[in-house]
Amino acid sequence: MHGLSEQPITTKSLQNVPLFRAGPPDFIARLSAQATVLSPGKGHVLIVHEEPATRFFIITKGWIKLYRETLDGTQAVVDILNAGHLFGEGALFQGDTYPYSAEAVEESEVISLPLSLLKSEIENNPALALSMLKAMAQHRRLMDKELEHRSLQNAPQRIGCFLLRLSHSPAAPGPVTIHLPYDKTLVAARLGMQPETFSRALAKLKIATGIDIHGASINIPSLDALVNFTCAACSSEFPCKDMDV
Amino acid sequence: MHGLSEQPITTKSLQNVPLFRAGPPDFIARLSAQATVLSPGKGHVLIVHEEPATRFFIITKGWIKLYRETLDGTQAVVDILNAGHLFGEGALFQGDTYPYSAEAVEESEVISLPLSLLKSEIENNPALALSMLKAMAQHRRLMDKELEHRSLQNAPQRIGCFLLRLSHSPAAPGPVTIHLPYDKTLVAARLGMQPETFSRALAKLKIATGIDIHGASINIPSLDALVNFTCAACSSEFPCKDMDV
DNA sequence: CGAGGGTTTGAAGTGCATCAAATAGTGTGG
DNA sequence: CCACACTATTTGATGCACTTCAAACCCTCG
Repeated sequence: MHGLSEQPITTKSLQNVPLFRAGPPDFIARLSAQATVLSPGKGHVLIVHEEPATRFFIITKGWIKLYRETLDGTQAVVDILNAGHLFGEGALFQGDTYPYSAEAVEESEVISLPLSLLKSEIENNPALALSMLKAMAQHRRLMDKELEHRSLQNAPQRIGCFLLRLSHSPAAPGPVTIHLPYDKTLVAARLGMQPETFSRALAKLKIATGIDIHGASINIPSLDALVNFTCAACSSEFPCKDMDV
Repeated sequence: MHGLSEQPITTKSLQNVPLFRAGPPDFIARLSAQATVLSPGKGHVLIVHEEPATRFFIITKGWIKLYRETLDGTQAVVDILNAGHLFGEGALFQGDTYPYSAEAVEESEVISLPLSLLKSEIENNPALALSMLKAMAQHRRLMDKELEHRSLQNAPQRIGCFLLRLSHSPAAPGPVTIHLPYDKTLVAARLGMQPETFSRALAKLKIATGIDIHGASINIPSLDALVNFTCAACSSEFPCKDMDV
């Protein structure tokens, strides 16, 4: 790790993390005291899969890619997170090593904190433990769905589902315009497909559902059409309960 | 639900669940008081995906398949569990509905308990909450690996990995003989492939690694050969740390 | 012995990956 | 403001892995 600038801490960022609000009043102050701010540039690796875990991170700016890779360099993208999300906390109660590597996708900013602090706090504060349990339970639901999608949905449908999640749609069936949050190449990786496949699958999706594509911005004239096409191969009905994240 | 016989409760079964041992001394007794024993026959459905969750289960005999399915009946197998494992507890802190359906794969026996009891106990007993956190963290690691495998490993490698998990192998590279725990068709589903694909992929694995197949029993003359072939497309080195379950 | 499910095998089809190359976009220094 | 370099994206051609449909085989169990 190299060339990371340190900056004054924003306690405010910590207050925005729901998990921490479950802690005692002085918890955030104690976190702040041990916090370090990092500003990783594009491609900068923050943690490495299977290395001993000592710190976890909170994203305050930019996008962070979580991934695992084999000896020959092939990688599986676990998730891509932005401001407000935690990562590297997965070693807390199991294994003591990171379950994935993490690198900045673009100029980003993250707060680094010692895992030991969070761990002892959770051990001593039941409310925090419950909050953590809740967070993990939610994460688990998302993983369940992800696994299902990988085996039941085809490429165009996975993209459709991704768009639907971005649309934050209410019940309103009307037209919506959304922006891809990062490179199409990355979206492809996030969805477990090659960039070329993504490109072609998006074209298919366009034909099938009438969406309009202008670079990174996509207009959905009919949510219904998109839902029909996409959610046909999913075990849940559309306004998916646990769509967030 | 129909035709389930009730039987005297074995408190002993509950004592064998690590999670419960973290509770207070009288916890198991209180669980027993509310427990019901079910003996689902093959194909009997115990819980249904997205229905309100009121009870969770502990398996004491047989095999239970967890799965999700789309409207057209296609199903994605989440996991297949045997004695000692819990299921249906996933709704505890999120959603209040089951995250999957569950059915007995063969004549089985499960203990059913109210979720509310477990929930209130966890809320009032920090040690139990921590134990639960640990269990969830471990589960999460397994899911991470599963997802990675689905995108990086091909069919023969996924089978190889499954065999390696069954072999409970020490460092010893010597020959091992294992038994498939259930139908090949089910193993296929568990690994996310068709029965036909499984059959052909197993044949390929045999050629590539020299394993011997006699029905459900498989002899592995050289673990090394199997590991070489299988773990080439995995992010972890072989004696995988978190191989259990 | 016969019925029915599990398993294998064969023949085709499909979807995605891969390799290769063209095109569009973006940021740079002149 | 332009030309260049570099990256992202698209498009085309081809191959492979897995699926699908169909049928044979095998095995167990009544």
